[in-house]
Amino acid sequence: MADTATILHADLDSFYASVEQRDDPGLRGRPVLVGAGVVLAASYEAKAYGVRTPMGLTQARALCPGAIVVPPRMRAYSRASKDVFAVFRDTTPIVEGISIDEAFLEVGGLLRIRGTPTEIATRLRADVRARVGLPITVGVARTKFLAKVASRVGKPDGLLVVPPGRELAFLHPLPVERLWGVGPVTAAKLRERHIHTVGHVARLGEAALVTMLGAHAGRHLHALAHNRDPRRVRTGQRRGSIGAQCALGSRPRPFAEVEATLAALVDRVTRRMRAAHRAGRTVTLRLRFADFTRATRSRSLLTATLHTRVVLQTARALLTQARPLIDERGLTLVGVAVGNLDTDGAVQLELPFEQQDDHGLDAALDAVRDRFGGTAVTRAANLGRDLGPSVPILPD
DNA sequence: TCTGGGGTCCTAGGACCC
DNA sequence: TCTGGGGTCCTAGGACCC
Repeated sequence: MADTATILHADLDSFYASVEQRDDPGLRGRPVLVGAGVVLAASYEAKAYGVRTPMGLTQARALCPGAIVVPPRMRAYSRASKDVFAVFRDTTPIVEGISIDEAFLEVGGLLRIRGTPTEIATRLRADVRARVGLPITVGVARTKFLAKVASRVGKPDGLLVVPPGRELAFLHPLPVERLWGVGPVTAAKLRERHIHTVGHVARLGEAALVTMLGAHAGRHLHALAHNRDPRRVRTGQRRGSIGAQCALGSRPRPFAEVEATLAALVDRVTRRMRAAHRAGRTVTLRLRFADFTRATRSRSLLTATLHTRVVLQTARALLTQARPLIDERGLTLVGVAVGNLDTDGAVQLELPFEQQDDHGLDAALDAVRDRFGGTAVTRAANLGRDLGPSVPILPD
């Protein structure tokens, strides 16, 4: 591992609430909740009263009676996110987005052009403030995991650099919940055994953790507790599924109404898929019931699709399959997602060896367009593989 | 305290193939 | 006759993240 901390984790503070305060001066300095049933984001003025996400709005108002509640404006947040990512990419070409409001940036190798990681991080924060008008916290460390921990500890509106010599001293006093991948269930298992800090986890030994949590989670936690995280910052990550869901409330709904909701959700999902030029092969129906249990039903198609009709047919069949469960437990949420995006929906073309060149491939691509009417035929040819070139296509 | 709307990754059994 | 090892894919559930 390099002996310099060059990974930045940049994380916007109370993102949705900050956008609201930016766009409405009347909200600045005041407790703001962005909410739709639950709190999606709370400004730091509201967090001071103990408001957290996701907390019911009723409870949040009780904790913070002076709070101003505003409905979410997803378009404004999406716009602001694009603007912030533009600043990221002006800082370094190696940017890995992880959500609407956070990203990793690799700034090693920029020393001569842009200065030290600390200088770059300082300027990045100033640029985001100047160009987009939002507060952002940056953590700097040698590993992704530690950079993320650092930004969390550095909040709000801060910069926290963890120098290589200070890593374990910084990490070990923190509560186990700070480890990436430790949620309520794992934290409870650890606390049962009186393990409260990252330092405790580090001293535990891998075998004991594996016994406690399973092979993967055990090894993962053990590595993180010693700040071992070999993952590089990767560009060009594409998501693997696109979905939408809708909470129905606790009132029982007629089955026909659920079917209508499902159709609207499928429409939303397939519109987004077409806008993103992504086709998918696996349709998943998500359900949540009155007792808060959940279930999923899924089906994989032979080829990838982005047709509303095909996805809806599949989703309806899955809903019918789950009908007994719905009648028994009472449905409170329905969702649909399409996964396996552009992975196995490829058409395999087997070209004779003597046609495995650019000319032969172009002719084959034309044939695919003629036959399937693809609008976004791309080449992903693996010349030289014995199966021949593989050419993913998106049907109309 | 009674819970939104996105996502990711892992596990595990069964079908199926060589 | 009744059996090995290795692999992929599908489905369902669960934990976790923002």
